[in-house]
Amino acid sequence: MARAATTSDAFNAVAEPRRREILLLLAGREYSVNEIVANLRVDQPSVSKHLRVLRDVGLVRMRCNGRQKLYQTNADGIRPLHAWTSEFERYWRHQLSRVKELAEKRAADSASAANKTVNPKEEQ
Amino acid sequence: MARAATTSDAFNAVAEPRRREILLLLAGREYSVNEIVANLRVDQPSVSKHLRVLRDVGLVRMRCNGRQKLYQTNADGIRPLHAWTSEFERYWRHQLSRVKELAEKRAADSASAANKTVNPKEEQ
DNA sequence: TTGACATATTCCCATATAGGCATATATTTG
DNA sequence: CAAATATATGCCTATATGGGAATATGTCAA
Repeated sequence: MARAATTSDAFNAVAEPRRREILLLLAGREYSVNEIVANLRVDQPSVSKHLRVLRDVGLVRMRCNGRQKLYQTNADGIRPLHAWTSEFERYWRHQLSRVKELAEKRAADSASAANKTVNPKEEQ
Repeated sequence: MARAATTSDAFNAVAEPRRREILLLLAGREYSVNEIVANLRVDQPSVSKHLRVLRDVGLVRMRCNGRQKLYQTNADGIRPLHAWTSEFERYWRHQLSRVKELAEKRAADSASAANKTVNPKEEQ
């Protein structure tokens, strides 16, 4: 099987950096396609294609206004990602302290080892 | 150009649902590869490959213990995703109220239109 | 109608998957 | 050493991508 489609969910859609830029830009207010093009300096077809993906997964809303179409981020579509990442919120405190601990330990080790031998490069 | 590699950053790595499962599982404590296999019911080579991706982007730490290798989520690697999604936090309140507003408006419209004509299927 | 403007789609291509399967590489134990 | 255990990697294929260029579709204005 190949990789899941970018349109399969918000996680996949958001993996593309330009789409993240677009979403940030469109978070505050509506933008026409050409305004997006001007702001992000990407060619118009590219923007349209990214918008298509974002629309398919419900991350942007679209509204017609004469010959232009106005897009805006649907922030609600980001909530699942936020919720998922929040699951780890309580862990990074612990890990940070563990990392600090480890750094201190390493510093101590290398200090005491300095007059004995050189530290081998560590795997991970 | 093709899609960015899954190993290019945390966003791409996390786009794969099974990798998200793995990260959640490994968040609390260390697991050996076979324990992951048993818990997630995925074949071992698949798990190893996912772990490889997660290691490459720094989302898991690995430690050797005899013939097994113990993996644990590095929650700190999730923070960029959390930070990015948080940018939209203040918007989804507004949008929610707007959606509610719209739903109410639609309800009212269809109520008044009920004895006139049928609502056409709406684009988006 | 014709032309100008705004946006979307199509075609082509290099690239990277994820899954299934076989196999290689440790590491421990007898 | 050999056998067993634990994990990683290699190979194959169907599938989807993002960028670039060209072009189609849609809408307004004269």
